[in-house]
Amino acid sequence: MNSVLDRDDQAHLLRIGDLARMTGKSVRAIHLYEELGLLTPRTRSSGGFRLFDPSAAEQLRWIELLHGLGFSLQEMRDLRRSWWSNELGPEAMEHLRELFERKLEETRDTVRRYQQLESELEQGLSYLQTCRACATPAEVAACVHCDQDHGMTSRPALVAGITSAPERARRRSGPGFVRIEDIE
Amino acid sequence: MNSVLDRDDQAHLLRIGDLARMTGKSVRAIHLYEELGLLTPRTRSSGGFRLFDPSAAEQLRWIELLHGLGFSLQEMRDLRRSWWSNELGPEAMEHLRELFERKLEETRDTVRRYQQLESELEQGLSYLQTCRACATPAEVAACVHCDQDHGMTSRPALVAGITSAPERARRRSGPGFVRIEDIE
DNA sequence: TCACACCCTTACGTAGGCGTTAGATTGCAG
DNA sequence: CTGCAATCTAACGCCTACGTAAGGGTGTGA
Repeated sequence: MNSVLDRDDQAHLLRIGDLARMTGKSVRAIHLYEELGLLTPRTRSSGGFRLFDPSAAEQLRWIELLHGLGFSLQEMRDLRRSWWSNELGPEAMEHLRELFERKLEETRDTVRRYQQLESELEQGLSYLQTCRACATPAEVAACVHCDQDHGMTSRPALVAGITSAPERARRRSGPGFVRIEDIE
Repeated sequence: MNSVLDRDDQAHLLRIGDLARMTGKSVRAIHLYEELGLLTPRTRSSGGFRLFDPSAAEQLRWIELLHGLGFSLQEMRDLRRSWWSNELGPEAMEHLRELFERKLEETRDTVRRYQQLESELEQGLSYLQTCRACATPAEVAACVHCDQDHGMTSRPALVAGITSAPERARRRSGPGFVRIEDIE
């Protein structure tokens, strides 16, 4: 029952709670975005209430977008700052272009990394799949201690880390030792 | 059964600093992993120095891998715990399988999201590219306030969010520009 | 005019993953 | 034996993106 401030031009402005409900953000979050300069209320009511114009919702969605894509609020602020800072013309854009290009490379890297992890996971699953088919040897008592290689050359990295023994239950590691001097 | 150390064995064990250098982790990080039960030194020197066997490096790489997958250290610990806790056989594995499958989906999602970012960035760059070709209108003073659409239907989302005005420098609805004096 | 939801500012809390002293040993080369 | 780097434990610091009061005004339908 608020937000109907039909006084002259304030009619179409939103209070922070309205904005919050519209965007699914919390009031606190919006405050924070403002502190960081990502969003500014168009004005305040005489009593000090923030009044936003509706485009603020789009701005919030932009923030959400970038946040979902791994930008920090700081980065967003820097982005905007660099754009608005100096009254440079084409240079501001050049700056932005460079930033975008860096981010693009980073992003491509990230994609590659995640694709690799995808494949790690697939290998892990495929390994565990072979375990399923394994006739559980009662003598060994549990898959957990299974020594079979199930036809795979070795345990995939993901599985190996989990099954590497904790505490002092470590199994004697296979061949060879390494000297400290040999490593570097 | 296994595991009683003779003196010679200690020659092949690593001190924490060696391990750190090998893996690029900090000493502090390794301490932390130990606190969380993700890694255990095989033994200690008589003076209390941690002595790891070289496979610890693999374990550290595993941690790194999962970290990159978005696992928290807690989750890793839980993973290992659930694996070693009950001597359940196939069930432990089933559990793990499910976990991997969930993570796999998540990862594919992540890949998609980043690919979307990639394309957003490309669009942004392409938009800014058109700016480059723009004969800078001297009257407007700066690209920053440029109103041209440069042949694109609209500003890409990334650019739009950045260029939406900060502070009280917002543009009025409709066409028109902002004076530099109005900014700041 | 009152009730009552909203909103204001200020400021401390949280969780994850370490960084960073700090003061006290330990290990090893010389 | 000395010296110096490496380690030890313990504990506080930091950053992010808010959550969550606390204490006190604001807006407005009844």
